[in-house]
Amino acid sequence: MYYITLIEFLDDTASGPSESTTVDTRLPQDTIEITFSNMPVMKERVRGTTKYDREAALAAHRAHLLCWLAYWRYRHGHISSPLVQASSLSLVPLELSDSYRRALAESQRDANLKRKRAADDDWFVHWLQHMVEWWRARFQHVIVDGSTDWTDHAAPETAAATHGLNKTNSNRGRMEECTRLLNCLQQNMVALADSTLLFVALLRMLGVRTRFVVSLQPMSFSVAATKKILAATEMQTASDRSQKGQVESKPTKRRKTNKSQNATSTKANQPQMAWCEVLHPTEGHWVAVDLARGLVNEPTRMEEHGPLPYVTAFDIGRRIKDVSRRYASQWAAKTLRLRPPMGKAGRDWWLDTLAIYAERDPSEVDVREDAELLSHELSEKMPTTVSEFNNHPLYALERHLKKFEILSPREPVIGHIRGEPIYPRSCVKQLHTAEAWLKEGRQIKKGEMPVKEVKSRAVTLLSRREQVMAQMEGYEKLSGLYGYWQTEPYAAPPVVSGKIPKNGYGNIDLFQPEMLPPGGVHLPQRGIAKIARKLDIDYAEAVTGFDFQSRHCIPVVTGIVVAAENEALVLDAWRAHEHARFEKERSKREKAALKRWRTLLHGISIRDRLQKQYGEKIDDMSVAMDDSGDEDNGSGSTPKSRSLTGKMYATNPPICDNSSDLSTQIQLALVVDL
DNA sequence: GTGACTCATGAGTCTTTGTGATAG
DNA sequence: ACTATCACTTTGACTCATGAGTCA
Repeated sequence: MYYITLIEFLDDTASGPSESTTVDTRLPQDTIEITFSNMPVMKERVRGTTKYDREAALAAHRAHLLCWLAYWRYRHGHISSPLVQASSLSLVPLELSDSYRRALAESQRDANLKRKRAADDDWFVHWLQHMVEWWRARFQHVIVDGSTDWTDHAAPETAAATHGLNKTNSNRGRMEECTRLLNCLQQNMVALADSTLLFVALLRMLGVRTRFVVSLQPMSFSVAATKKILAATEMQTASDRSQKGQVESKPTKRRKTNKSQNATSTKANQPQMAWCEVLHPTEGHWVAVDLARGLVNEPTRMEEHGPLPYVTAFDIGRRIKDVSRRYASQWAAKTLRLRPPMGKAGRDWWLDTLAIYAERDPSEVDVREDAELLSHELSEKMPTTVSEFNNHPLYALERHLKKFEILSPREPVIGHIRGEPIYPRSCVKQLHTAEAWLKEGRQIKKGEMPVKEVKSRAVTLLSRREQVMAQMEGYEKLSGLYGYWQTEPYAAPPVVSGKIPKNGYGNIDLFQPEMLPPGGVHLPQRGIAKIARKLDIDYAEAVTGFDFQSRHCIPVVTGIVVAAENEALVLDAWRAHEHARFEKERSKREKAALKRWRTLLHGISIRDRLQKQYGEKIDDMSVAMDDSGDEDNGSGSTPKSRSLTGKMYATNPPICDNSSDLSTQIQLALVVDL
């Protein structure tokens, strides 16, 4: 025997000249040593994104989003405390609260005058501006935890600990949080989130419907982004660990991060901005109020610090609403793409999640707001790059059309990008082959020609053969595609005097229930075709789909179609046949059971006779036989039982000591078995 | 820094009606 | 003689989305 040792050498350029190195000096004498020089170093193949990676990133994104939602819902809940509301109201200067009441009364008195006023002259916006000025003069917004100048956007778990979310006694935590908010009112410097929450409480006390609005910024659902965050976190953890090990006692300084790390952290953890929305008491629309910058009614400026994919408004009660569209300048082209794509059924997970917090009985204000958000979405400005047009819900470019799509009609052209015409998305139509339409219960109208031809796929042996033949003859086999407007509901030829219309294969297409011919009835029962054949009734096997096996397309047959007048006859015969079949099977089982019991009884009587005749001698013999048998099969059943009754005992061994008891048990067992 | 483009990869979609041997 | 079942070549070619890299 020879031992072969493979010794790898590093690349010459990397590790200098090749040098043999003995791996194990204790190798046997007859060793063959094979040396590879300049062995190419195989580059590790970059692993692509797997389904698991995507699902994990999506789950993390959703979980993170839900954590933020729960966190802000919890904090928003505290401003409904009467103590917090009363304390915040006590701060308002009398002239501000009075001016609101006066202006409101005046505007309600003179509704016509109100309509004539320009937006700049809006009394409510003016009043809000005064309120914001006063508030900003009263409180100074501070940076919390050195994280941002917007709000304390620490991770939910850290923030939860800070605000008492993890208290075992929730009431105690709530009390502490309320006390903390009350303390904020006594101070001049507060965090922006606290300031906004208190401002919301104050306006509500003045009788103005106000929402607390926050831009939730969860981690990205993109796999690449998630991997970057994980890598950055690992690096940070390792760095923290090494620092901790080296200088345990030194006060920690802010770590200097490199450029890439900074970029990652910024992208992964955008600041969570907080502001409020105030309902205009006479106009009925929502006015955005940003305390941080003193902005009133300037929703477009909220996006200046980056896109806002999840702008969530917390209203009185438990109502929560997604109002992102109000603040997105390019909702479909940019902002919406920061959310995971919708499911196959077109369901939006986030909107479904918020549905439980929606107003059950929408008011006029809610209906108006929905209409306004939709109109804002539809009037979105056109994208400026080619890639933004891809899968855009409003616009389309011809280059992004899919194989089974077409532009119809090719007008109107609503613009150009790099010389390419831009069409409304409504011009993009889905196409199918005639067979695919038939599967949906539609047929091509007479005289319609395919609007597009695509290279057909050769799946079955037959189609593959046809494709090869076509290639040899110098042309390509194409499939014609048709649009919905070229189709009509499938009209099956009717059943005439009991004759079922059949296709070229001798059966009937029944991909949809509507494809049933008039005068026909579908009987999906298994084995019913045989009955119809015996009765000499005309029928056709119903093809409900196709199965693909071993490069063959196999039609899936589900029962038959017969004339309606024959339905009862066929069904009665089928029921009679099924009954007879059941009885036959029962009789067969009964016979088999009786046969096995007969064998058992016969065996027992032989055993009894031998016992009486030879006494203990037979026991010794059987024990000896069983011992040898054990080695053969090694099963756990009782050796004595097996030697007498074989298979029967293995499944149902009767326990008995004398023959009279045994016969009683057998009689009982027979009754049960039958 | 941004967008267009190319390439690699993995997941999902589309395809769309046998035949001969053998056992019962 | 007729009927049911099974194995064959134990789908696979293609589209699309996504991410990485390069270039202008």
